[in-house]
Amino acid sequence: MKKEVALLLDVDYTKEGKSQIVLFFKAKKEKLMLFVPNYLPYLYITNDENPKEIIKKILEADLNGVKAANAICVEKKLFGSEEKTNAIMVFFNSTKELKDAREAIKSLGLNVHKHEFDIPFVKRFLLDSSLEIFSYYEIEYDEKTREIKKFNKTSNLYEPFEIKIGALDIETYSPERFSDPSKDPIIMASYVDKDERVVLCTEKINVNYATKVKDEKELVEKIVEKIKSKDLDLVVTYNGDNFDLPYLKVRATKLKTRFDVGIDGSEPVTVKKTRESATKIRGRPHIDSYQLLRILTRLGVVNLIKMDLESVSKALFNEQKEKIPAEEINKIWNSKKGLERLAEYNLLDSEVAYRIADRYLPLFIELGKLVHYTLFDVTRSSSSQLVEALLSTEASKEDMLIPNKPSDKQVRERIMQSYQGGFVYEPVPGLHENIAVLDFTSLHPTIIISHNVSPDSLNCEHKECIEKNSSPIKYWFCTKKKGFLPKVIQRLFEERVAIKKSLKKLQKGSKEYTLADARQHSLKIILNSFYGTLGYARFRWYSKECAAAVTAWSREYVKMVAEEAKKAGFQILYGDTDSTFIKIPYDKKKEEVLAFVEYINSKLPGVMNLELEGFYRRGIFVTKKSETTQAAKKKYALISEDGTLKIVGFEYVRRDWANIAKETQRMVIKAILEDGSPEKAIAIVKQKIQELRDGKTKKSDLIIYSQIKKDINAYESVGPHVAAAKKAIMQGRDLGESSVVGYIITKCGKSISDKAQLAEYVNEGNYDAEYYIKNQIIPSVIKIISEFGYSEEDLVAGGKQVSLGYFSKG
DNA sequence: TAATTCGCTAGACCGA
DNA sequence: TCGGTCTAGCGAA
Repeated sequence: MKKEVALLLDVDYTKEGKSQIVLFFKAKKEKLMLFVPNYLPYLYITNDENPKEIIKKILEADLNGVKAANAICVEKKLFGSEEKTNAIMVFFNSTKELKDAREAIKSLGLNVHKHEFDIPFVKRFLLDSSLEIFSYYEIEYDEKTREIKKFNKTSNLYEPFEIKIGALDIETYSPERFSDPSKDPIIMASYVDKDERVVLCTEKINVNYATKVKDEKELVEKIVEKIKSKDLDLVVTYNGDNFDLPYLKVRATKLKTRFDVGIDGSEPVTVKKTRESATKIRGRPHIDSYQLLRILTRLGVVNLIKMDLESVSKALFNEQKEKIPAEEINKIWNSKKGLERLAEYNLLDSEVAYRIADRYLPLFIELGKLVHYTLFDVTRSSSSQLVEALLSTEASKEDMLIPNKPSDKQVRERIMQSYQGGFVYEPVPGLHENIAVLDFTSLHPTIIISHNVSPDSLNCEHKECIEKNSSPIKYWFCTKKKGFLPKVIQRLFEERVAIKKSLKKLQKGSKEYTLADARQHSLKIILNSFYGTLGYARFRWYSKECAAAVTAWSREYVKMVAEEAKKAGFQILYGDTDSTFIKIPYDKKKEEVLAFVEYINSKLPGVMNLELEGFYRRGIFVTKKSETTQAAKKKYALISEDGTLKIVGFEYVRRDWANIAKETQRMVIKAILEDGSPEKAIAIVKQKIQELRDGKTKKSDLIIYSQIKKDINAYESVGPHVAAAKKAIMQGRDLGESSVVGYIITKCGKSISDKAQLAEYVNEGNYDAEYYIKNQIIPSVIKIISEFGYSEEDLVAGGKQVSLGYFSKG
């Protein structure tokens, strides 16, 4: 028996024969692969009859050719019920047997309900054991059988292990449209870690980081050797899930070698997901930085226009990086000219992938700990999965059965049912001075906590709850017993408040700070996801009533703040969901705003809290495009007291507008908010229009980005981005669903769509100046400028080229 | 088997 | 050629 302290790196299970959980630990000297004895896949069944008899029948039954390994009776609560009932745990020897048998249980005619039959084995184990990845455990195991006997979480009072991370990237030859691993070789590969940067190639390349290898086989083997000799803990790629790793594996087989980078000498395994794949390496979690960014984009942590490494490098690290398209890679490879460029490109790909992982891993590790997922799973999951995972763990702790997923029919019915969202106040158009913005901190979570919004506390039978805790719509929530969701959310909320407090005492950039910040960030992400998932049709704890009650309360509270502000002598300028914009009259001081906030807080229940978001010198709201009086919601610009511009909703923040228009708009807003000078703004616009007319505007300022959101042939209405994509596809480009296209409106064609071309096919200077003036610059500024009585003519006057055109034709 | 609703706008599409 | 309607995408919260 051996005892030591080790860090839990990963969890997996054996796929052959009996399913057994495998724990991958990082110990002081080596990696450990340990088996968990006596833990089998299982599901629950409930019914009203005598459990003993059911157990007997289940154990005797032939379930689709499978015999249950065991069945025992336990006590469990059904969700929403307080009392425990008998539930039968039915064990199977393997996950495959469980899958085969679960359908057959129904056909036994026993009138039973199945529960928790679709929880993946590893996730099941993690929520039962409460193990957390990247936590340290005192473990005890048998060195011969490799079975783990004990694990206890340790206190963190010792030097943590260094986690070894390495990133790799390959370049492939593609004489045809796509690279085909069954025939097209890997021509180059790069590897980057904390202290090494290297490019491997069969050709000699004149850069100090390149190493020549004898052939492709050696190239693959060198990569394997890097990963093994360094004994990497994490392997990072950029889209390695779908490309690099599967490609390497196929090439290795082709070349009669093995890409055996798993700690047990296994090759990566690719599992098909709905749309894409995920590739696993045993014992060395594979981090696909592309997947990290996709999740972070969905969560709104980062805002990326395009997801290719060049755009990402610029957006995240402000570093320009050259893009070498596939055709050019082939050219370079055929001619062997420009290999240095290709090497640098290849190296930077690994480097950017590495840096993305380095920056965001702390957050994903904390998320993984919080919801009891492996790093592999947490870096490939959706917000609803994270919430579900967290609630599943909590349910398990309370001996509560996890609700089943809804059927397709239920999902369809749920989708049909919509509910009312937040309240948006129609702004007062025009320029305003002395503005204060108030908003509710974590509005939705705090409503859930303060009003005990939960499916299991909905419409209880107590009369006084109806009186005391009715939402503005017909639902009410129990005041006597805390609901499941509020209980969980409150715990997370309180932990976050405490961490945020402790953060103030820590040094920014220190290890402790990074860790605590990642923890509070992970809590924030989960907290903000609860409300949305309540209304998500596939959610196990779905409750449209709860979602609708939350928003009903939100409307009530935000309107209450506006009413009270009016009473207190402030003018309401705007408000959206959780915010209220008020104008401070000249006879009022800032302190009065703070006093007002305090007054509101004294009236708010529970943990609900209104805060001052900030004071602003000036702000502008504009009327809607097609209106002269009605103001546009979700669009405004503010300038703070230190001169910082805050531009919200305007074209400036939208990727589907050309830079030239966005930049012009920003300058116009700045001229107006900073200097209060519409004249200056007009001069700027005129200048930009002139540049466009003179053909001086750079290509990069003309690109409009838009996403292809469905099958390219499924469009009923073919807009410019679809038209441009279709043309590019005809020319052999690989553009599928979800790719972002950057296009330019050129001089050639009739309709706008005719004129749209993918930016990379357009020459400098080939643009439709009139389009960019009429459809980009003018619409982006006209509404702002018209607030000061100016019109379109004032923008083009002097710039009107009628006379010039007339004479030149002359 | 990708968290919600609210809101703005462009440009295609279609019929007069 | 026009004006109204609809599809589509993106952003705010």
